[in-house]
Amino acid sequence: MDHNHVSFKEKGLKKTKQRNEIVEMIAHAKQPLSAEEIYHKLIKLKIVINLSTVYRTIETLVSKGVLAKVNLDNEAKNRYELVDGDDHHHHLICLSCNKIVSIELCPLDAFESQVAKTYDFVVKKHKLELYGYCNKCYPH
Amino acid sequence: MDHNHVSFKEKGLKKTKQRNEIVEMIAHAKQPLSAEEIYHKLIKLKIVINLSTVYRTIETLVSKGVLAKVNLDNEAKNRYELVDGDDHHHHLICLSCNKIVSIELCPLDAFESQVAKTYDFVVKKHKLELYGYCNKCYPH
DNA sequence: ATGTAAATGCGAATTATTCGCAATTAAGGA
DNA sequence: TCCTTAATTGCGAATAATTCGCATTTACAT
Repeated sequence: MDHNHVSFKEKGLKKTKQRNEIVEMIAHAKQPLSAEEIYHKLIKLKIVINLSTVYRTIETLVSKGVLAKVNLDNEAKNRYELVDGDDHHHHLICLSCNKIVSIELCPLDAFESQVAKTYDFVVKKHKLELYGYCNKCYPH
Repeated sequence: MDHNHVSFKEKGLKKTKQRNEIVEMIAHAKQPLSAEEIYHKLIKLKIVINLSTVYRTIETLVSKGVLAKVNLDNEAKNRYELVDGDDHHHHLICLSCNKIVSIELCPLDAFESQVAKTYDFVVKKHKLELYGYCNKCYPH
């Protein structure tokens, strides 16, 4: 599966080697990646890039809705993943091996309306993470 | 309302002025506070304390289950709030004024069982945040 | 082909947090 | 109460993650 269908032009962005590589890297990852991880994986692939560029590119792509930030409780750095159209998903995080698994299930539609009414608050998005133990790590 | 009922002794911790002040500060705050905020508010109250001590105390109290870390999407620093027994709650975060409101509602009990079964994952805790606009800021 | 704004590289700066170590202090027992 | 000692604190330096300033390079519209 190729992800060059992310149209930089439509977003008002120039198409550059670095942006392409970063998007490809994130698109093919099994888990959300941190800036450092992206940088090191690219360097290992002999792709010339600068860490600042990785950070700046990520920032740009998040602001354009191409990437989403994933900030987990158990580590300081941010991770990033590809946004899939209007879809959204959540994560299971294993407290032992730190594996991150995406889940499509989401029980929050009705809840958002309830909150909107109860708290007079317009909900735009939500973040849900479940922490616990994957089958390889439990019991631990 | 006083919060000296947090028993340091039961947790195997010495009762110190600094710990008391930090817990009191967090207990009386309307919102989760960051380490810097706690530090500056204490300094303003003429309470002698060191920023490292604030960080260390927070860390200790989180590990003892007295405090909970709150890490929001829209800022880099961590915030902390008092844990209320076995209760848990979630947050509404206004994307305009950054106000943080706690909500008691939680729709995730059934969902956790469903996830546990579907993904063979033992859920220990979850984090849910709703981002949007409070009544003062909407529409914006 | 060329001009120009956008993007990149690079190193320094910033922000949030942690660490090492010496000085201080809480708390239990003599 | 005084002593002992381990826990706690203060302080400055170190680290980790991220951002910034500025000079150079590059994509792309004309």
